[in-house]
Amino acid sequence: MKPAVTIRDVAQAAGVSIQTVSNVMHGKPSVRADLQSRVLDVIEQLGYYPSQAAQGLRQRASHTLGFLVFDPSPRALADPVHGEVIAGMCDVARTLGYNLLVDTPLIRPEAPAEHFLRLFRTRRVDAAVITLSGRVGGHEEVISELIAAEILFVLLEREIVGDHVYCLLGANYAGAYQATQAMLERGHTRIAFIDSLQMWPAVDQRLHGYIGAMEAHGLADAVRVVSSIDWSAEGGAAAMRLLLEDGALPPPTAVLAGNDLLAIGAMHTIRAAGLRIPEDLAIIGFDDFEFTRYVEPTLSTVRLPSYDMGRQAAQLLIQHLRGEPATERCFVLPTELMLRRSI
Amino acid sequence: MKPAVTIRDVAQAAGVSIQTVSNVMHGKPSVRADLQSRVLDVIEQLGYYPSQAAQGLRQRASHTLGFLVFDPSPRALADPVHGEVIAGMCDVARTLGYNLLVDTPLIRPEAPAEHFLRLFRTRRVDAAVITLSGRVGGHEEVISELIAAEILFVLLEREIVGDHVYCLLGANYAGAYQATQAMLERGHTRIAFIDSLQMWPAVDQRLHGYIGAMEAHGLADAVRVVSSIDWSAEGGAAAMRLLLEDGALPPPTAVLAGNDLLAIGAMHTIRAAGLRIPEDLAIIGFDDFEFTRYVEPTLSTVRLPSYDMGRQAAQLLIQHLRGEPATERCFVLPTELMLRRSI
DNA sequence: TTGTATGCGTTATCAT
DNA sequence: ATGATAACGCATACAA
Repeated sequence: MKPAVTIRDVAQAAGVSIQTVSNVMHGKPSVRADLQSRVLDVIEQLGYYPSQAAQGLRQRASHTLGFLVFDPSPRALADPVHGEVIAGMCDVARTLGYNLLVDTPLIRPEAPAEHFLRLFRTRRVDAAVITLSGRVGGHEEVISELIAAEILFVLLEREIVGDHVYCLLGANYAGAYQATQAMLERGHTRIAFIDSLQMWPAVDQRLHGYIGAMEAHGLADAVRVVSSIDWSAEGGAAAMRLLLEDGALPPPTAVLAGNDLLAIGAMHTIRAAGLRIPEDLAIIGFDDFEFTRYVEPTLSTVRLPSYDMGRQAAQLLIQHLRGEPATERCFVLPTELMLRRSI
Repeated sequence: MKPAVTIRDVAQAAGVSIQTVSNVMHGKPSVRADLQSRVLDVIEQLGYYPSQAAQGLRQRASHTLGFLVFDPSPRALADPVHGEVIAGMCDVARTLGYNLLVDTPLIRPEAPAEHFLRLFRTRRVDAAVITLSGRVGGHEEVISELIAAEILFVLLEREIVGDHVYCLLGANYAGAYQATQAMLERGHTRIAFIDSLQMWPAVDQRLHGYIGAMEAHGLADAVRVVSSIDWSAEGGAAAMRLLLEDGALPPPTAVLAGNDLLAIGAMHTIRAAGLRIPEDLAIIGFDDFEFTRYVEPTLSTVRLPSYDMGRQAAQLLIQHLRGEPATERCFVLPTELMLRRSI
């Protein structure tokens, strides 16, 4: 790579002092008009771009936002939800003069937050969006260590309080409530919920949203929950089998699944049992995975506002960095019930 | 955020010079053992992490890799293919001491490479992986400007030669060839290819792989290509309709689609026409989108090694930066034929 | 072996 | 209004 053009080169070529170039770059009004245009010309001609490394060193800010996802699975960043968050963050970060650093820190039991802190310390990341998925230990330790380090961050899908901490949640409760209500309105009363043995806070909210809607319609006794062993389609298929083959209870006429993968597995079981969707058994998923639009019948689902989360998270952080912290610390973003043909 | 611990703080607390701390950090052998351990203790205790901003300023290297995707669609980074590349890059970058910056530069006709260069100039990104998707003008200009700027980068899915340029391609030709051959081996002779009016180099290779396989089996005359208006499922459905309702020719017994979205649309048309998959009409897609595993029947497809591409790209760049440039400049990574039930 | 001085590119604080 | 100088945190060449 060619040696970079420095502010000194510009000053020399324009025959002015370094300071004057700096003033021009920052649009200071105290620059003579003729010098101003001369400097501007040289900048254009030489292709001068100020080094953010040097700027950051000076003003103790890297103008970099981090997106840190802890997920034990190897290709976590390829998860579509994370992709949308990244896209959202990237969009607003760029328009506000920030850049986006992504990483997947490890969590070692001896020093849970070490990798997170390293990014803040060595890379001088100004703030970060953090998402902790999976049901592995150490999450709480990481969070408290980060808070203790007085680091500015947004935590996704997990409630938390702290001085430099925001949290952004999808309306998991409301979304599940709304989905359940849509089923109730269609006359269903035997509505089941499929979740997983590996729960995390967001899913717990979904479960309670379902229960809340059932109770609100006087169907507290009809609440029926079955847990898949994991978050796979196979797990959903097995859970659905349990619901259909339960000797004691009649099968449900509608099912809300903890996520779309569970739902798609359940759909296979339903079809394999010779039942029609949605006539015999209606189903709604969660997350709005891409495939929901392409399966047969298309799967209704509750869409999480991941892209908007990314946008709002970045906005919150940058505004805070600029000295305008939001008054609220915790935001719940609305979900969207995507009604397709499975209900 | 708390004020960062500097090398000076460590030196002071340990009662040694700054230089000694630096030597300890870099594992220089010329440090007295007792000082070494004392410094190490203080570093641990104070939680000292060297600032990469300062290091980079000094040694003219940011230890940062960029992933720059130009894509006119708004949420390009959420594309699963890009997600996999990011995941791959991130994995090897971290193990080699680098970090990953992602961005979606704009291409303005007046200054096509401006946003790309800005990242190299202001952020001092050491090298980047670049992918130019969509069929919008300006790609060639961007590439030649980047080459002229003597920037180190890997271009994905596009052939190119240049001094500081690598390119990584999926084996699009071979993949299509192999998929077509799989159909030929099953006795099909009337095999059609669905592509799109918006072509790009990688898809052109797929088309030629199909044609190559047909010719190799003496079926050059049976080559039949129909173009969708875009890369959507709807476009694929319309293209398939054209194939089925063509008065002059009998419908194909097998179809290779330019990507999975086209394939899924075609599948809808096939089913709507009362034909069975794969008995009446076999189909293979391209890209291995997640939904291919969940549609009915599951869709066979040609999987691109996106994750491996990300890994190898990062490795190539970092090795080059370390003064060990690879002898090859262009690499073709093998695709994988995912045989499922649609064939 | 250890400490001192200088420079990386920039901005802020002073004088002019 | 403009120009010189110091400082940001670190590494390197040098001197001790």
